[in-house]
Amino acid sequence: MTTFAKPFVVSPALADPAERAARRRPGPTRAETLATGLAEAITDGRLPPGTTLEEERLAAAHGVSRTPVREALRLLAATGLVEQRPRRGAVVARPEPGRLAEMFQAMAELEAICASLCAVALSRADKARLASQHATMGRIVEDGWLDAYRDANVSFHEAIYAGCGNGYLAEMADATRRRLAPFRAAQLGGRDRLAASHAEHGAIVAAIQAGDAAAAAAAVRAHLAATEWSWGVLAGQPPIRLG
Amino acid sequence: MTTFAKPFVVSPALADPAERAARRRPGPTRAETLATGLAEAITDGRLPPGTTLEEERLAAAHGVSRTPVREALRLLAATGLVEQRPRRGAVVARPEPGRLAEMFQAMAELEAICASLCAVALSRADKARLASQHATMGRIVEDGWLDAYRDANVSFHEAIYAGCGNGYLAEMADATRRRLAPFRAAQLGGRDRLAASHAEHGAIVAAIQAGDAAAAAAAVRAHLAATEWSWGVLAGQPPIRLG
DNA sequence: ATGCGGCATGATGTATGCAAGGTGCCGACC
DNA sequence: GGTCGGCACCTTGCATACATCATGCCGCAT
Repeated sequence: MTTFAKPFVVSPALADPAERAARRRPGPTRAETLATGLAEAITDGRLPPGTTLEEERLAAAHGVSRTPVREALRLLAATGLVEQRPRRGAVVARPEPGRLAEMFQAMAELEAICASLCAVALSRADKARLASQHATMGRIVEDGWLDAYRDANVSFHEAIYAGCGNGYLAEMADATRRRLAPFRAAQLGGRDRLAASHAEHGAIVAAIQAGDAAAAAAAVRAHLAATEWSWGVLAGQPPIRLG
Repeated sequence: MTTFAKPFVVSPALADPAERAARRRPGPTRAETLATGLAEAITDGRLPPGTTLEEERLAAAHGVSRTPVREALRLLAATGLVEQRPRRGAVVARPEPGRLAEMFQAMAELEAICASLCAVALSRADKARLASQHATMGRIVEDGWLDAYRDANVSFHEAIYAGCGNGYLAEMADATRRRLAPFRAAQLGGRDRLAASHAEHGAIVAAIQAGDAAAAAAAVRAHLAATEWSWGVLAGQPPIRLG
């Protein structure tokens, strides 16, 4: 767990102006706007898993035609946040329990890799930044401020993703976390769990600061194994209609 | 590298008839057919990276209207195989070299995890099956049959993905491999590389059969580190028009 | 009463038309 | 001669209309 395929650079970066221009991204289309909005609504819990997403209704609600709605749904379907059954419409994804378990395990492994890479790749300054972020969360725990901790928690984990120095890996981890978000909304329930979570974060940070990749991976697995129990109860809820 | 978040089951599987019916997937739509066809063409190398994909041309070529073409392109864009620039059309994805390196590293790590899981999760019978698959490839190497080895190689790696017992992880690994396929088309060039590849596979199989997760992961990383040099040459090729 | 088959309904899948934005070319100006 | 500005063409984005299929109800036969 200490050696990785090195992230070397293969050929000179394509930096000529034509290439730059060709990669420029003009303003987002309605479909993309819709997709990001719906994605947020799903991860936030405003659109619970199982909610049916009727094209016409969504189109009317957002003042557009069905075409961009369809494209947004396609986009989200490919992301995994919604499930499209041909000719039977789309619903907010509600993976079977077994698949949820797989996703959770995958997230743990992805995050373990990211933490390992952080341990060996992060600069001293960045490690210090991570530690200070962790310290801030400690103060939030002392205040018992649940909502703030939830947000800070996401930031903390995203910092680990981003810090691994591999954007592709970070995106996969982040996507997985987002797909699991609807099923974790009710967690971090008790104050003791809050403190425990923070302590586990501490172990991760310590391992990263020490540059110990294996310990970082183990700490991440322990952390996620400790939280996994809490989302199972939501797995079997019935479909809910979009009002 | 020896403990994992366990893939336990959270609640009884949703097996009631209504649920089953609701998850049934009727026949594929034109958009999906197109998407799979284009995806194959891209990974096969028939549509090289940088190829511009004009909607109307594709529509005419496949005898459909622009609408399903657009949806197929959206689907592929979310998969990462094509890149969509709003109002500027779609092209077959041509990641920058740095991103290719990231993807390759990510694939190595994903595959390392899969191999580790194989080592601890695969049944004795399945391990034997994997070994026999490997033995078959040995015969192909002796014959120097390049094309057959290429196909068998894909099957071998997919067997490792599938064998890890985590479908989600397997899908991510497979998707990453497919996205990298266009940039690896010209590899496995020499006969010596063929034999070396087979030997590296042997190390992986041996570690899996021994149940040694750490060794399996290391063997996978070594294998992929040995092949990575060969695809860089394709990274900087210019855009190609679809004829 | 129960099961089955046909039909109405309403959704999605597809095609087409229109409008807006981008690209490339050409000419004028410096 | 080089560069900037305007224009025409082409492609994409979006809206609308039609075709197709899943679903649920209702009536009929058993």
